[in-house]
Amino acid sequence: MNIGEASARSGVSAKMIRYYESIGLIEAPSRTAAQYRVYADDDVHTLRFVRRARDLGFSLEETRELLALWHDRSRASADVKKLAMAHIRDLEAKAAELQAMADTLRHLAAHCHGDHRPDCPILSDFATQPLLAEKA
Amino acid sequence: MNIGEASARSGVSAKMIRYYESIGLIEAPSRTAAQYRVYADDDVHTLRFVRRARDLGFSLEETRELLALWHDRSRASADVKKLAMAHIRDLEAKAAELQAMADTLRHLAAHCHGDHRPDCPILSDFATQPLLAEKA
DNA sequence: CTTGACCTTCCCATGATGGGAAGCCCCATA
DNA sequence: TATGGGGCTTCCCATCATGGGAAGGTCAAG
Repeated sequence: MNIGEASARSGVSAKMIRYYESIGLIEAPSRTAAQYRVYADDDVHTLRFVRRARDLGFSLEETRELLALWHDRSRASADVKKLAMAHIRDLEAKAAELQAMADTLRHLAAHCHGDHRPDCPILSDFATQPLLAEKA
Repeated sequence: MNIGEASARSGVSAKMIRYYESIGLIEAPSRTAAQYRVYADDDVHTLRFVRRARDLGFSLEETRELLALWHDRSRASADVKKLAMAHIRDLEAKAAELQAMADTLRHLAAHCHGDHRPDCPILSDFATQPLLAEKA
């Protein structure tokens, strides 16, 4: 099948399929005489794997590791779980960070009348708050 | 004061201060004969405002709007609150999305033995799950 | 006067993705 | 058989916010 069909079947855009190939995330498929890429069902399988990993927030480099683990039948499930757990911690840390920002803003907004008057503690806070701790 | 001191006092890197100037987020300061940028206390005040907005997850374009609101003494606090509330919704939606990813992974990981054996439902799921709904 | 810290501009890189141009290929229909 | 339209190819550019680093000018202390 051509790249268009592989894209439709895997949910990965043709643009991204070519990109993943260019960075060596997936293997280069064979080509027709006219240089058209030709994919097999197995390739769609792999693309879906990548798509799923991306949907779950893994970076392309992490996805690369997952693919390697997937192809390595001798690796222990502990290796996979370790990577997954580390990623879960990352995701939850980021979620908590966003929620903390929202909480801070919500707190400020609670003290803003939100009427026709110009006074608003949200902006005054922005202008005067001491710096937050530097990000690591 | 020079850009280095303005940077130290505001918590915004010199690199970013120049960038913010280049995109018109902040005004171009006056210069010495040697083309060194010269900042006043008020500029540091503005930079801190920007820093705080960024820390709270506002994009540079949103920060631009906030700066305009800050400088506009005739605007109603409702305008500010409206922007803030919209941003809070964005932040909470993103936080929830990340948490949902983490939950999904945690669920998968719970069924992975995590021992020396190779079987791991995490990766098998990746390879076989139907596509998630397309993102908006 | 030298040295070192600071400033200037300019270009490049990141991560993941999309947009679009120019040009070739393939198939169906008139 | 010719033509048209859609799909394929490569290549370059844009996004968002930030940092790295080179090459060169400047300033202040010793």
